[in-house]
Amino acid sequence: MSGGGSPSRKRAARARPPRFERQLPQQRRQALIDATIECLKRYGHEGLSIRTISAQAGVSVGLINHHFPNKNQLIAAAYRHFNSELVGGLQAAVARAADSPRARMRAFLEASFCPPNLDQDALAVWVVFWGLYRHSRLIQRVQRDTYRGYVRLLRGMLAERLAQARAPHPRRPRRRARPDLRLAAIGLTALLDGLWLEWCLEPGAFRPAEAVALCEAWVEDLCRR
Amino acid sequence: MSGGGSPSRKRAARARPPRFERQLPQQRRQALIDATIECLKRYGHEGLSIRTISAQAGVSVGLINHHFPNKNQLIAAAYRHFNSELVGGLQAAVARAADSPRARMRAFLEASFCPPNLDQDALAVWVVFWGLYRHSRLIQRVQRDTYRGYVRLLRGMLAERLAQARAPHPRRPRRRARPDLRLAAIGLTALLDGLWLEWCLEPGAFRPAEAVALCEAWVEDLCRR
DNA sequence: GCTGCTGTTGTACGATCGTTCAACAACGTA
DNA sequence: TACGTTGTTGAACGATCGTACAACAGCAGC
Repeated sequence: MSGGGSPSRKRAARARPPRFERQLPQQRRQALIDATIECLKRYGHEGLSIRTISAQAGVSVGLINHHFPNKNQLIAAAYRHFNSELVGGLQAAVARAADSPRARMRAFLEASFCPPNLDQDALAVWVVFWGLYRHSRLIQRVQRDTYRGYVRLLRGMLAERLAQARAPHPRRPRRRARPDLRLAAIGLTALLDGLWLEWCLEPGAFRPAEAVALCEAWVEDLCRR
Repeated sequence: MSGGGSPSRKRAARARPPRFERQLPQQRRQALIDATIECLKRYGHEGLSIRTISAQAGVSVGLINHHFPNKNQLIAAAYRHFNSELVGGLQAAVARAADSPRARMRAFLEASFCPPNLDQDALAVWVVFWGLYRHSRLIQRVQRDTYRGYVRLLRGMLAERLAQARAPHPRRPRRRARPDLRLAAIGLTALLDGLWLEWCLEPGAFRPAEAVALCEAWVEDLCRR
């Protein structure tokens, strides 16, 4: 059976393509994170299994536990990446905009209601993460770490927008106390998130531009008070 | 071993309490639905297992499949019940309120931002259901069936509220087109849902009364336009 | 070409999942 | 009191889950 064919077998063995490709841990970790998010988009919560994710990444089942101590750590890392992608994208959009507070706010809103952020898949991913939030300390920690950047960005824009609205008439006495910036930021965040959610559950109900208009009208009303 | 003790054993058997209590299918179904929601509140998505739910309901594992064809049908029934509880509670709160549109709207908002609706647990339940939405036709059908009642209630109140706001000056020409009722309802719904969500993720960030105030201010601004 | 390290594979394990089903038993009925 | 209906039980099944681990193999360094 194992006769004298060994030279030819060695040649064949030398000619065959490598069965896998070694990668740096950092690259492989990122690929696994990307696969996790892709599985969430495709299959929802049921996509969060080691076998589904590893198949999506094109690796074997054992590799995940080589790069991550357990599944929850991978999910938390994916959540961290997903959060930072959102915040980073919004920050970049604001940085590209003109220097007026109104233009910056508009750029922020339009980026919020455009792909990839407004993607139905992406919002489904958020919902799954939120569903994990209450029972996973890892997710809670990621939320705490990354949410600050988002709040700071939104709140900063809102502050300069409100300041500009009162600037043209510095002598005119204010008829009311200045709007509570904290509450204003909370309200705008809620309006944004709520419109996200609504559009995800029923994408035909309204167009993205209408969502932007609603948010801008809200800010306008806030300035007018 | 199995000697002559059978009379006493029969007496003991007659004295023992019944091992279970038969119930009407309708009652048992409701108990299983309640147990499902309770498990969702306690354990999140992981609480959605046959064994967890049956233990919560105090029945055996096999009973669920006697009253429901499969797990998804039970979950869909729980979602339907959860939806109708919310809509019914809000409708009742509105019905109890004074007859002025403003009072009715206020009652609606206060009921929305009070227990049991604003409960952290309840909002966590919603998030899990939303996570199932995209990949379950049953959940989608329930959403479609029950959401209409909610939209109709909110939209009706908004309509009468806007009509009242313009009523005191019937002769005064409108300076702008009447606000788009469809968009107004979308915006108010988004603000409501977003504040729900925000309060759930960070209950210390603001008080429920502030959420009511934000929504009322939004409606006020809408009337003033 | 050989060696060493380490990224990678894939089987195996125990736990848990949803579902089935034969047997049991509570309780209305005659 | 005996019977029949049917709500209820709980063991069992196959599938799939997350994880562990020994063996393999790609690739850099000598």
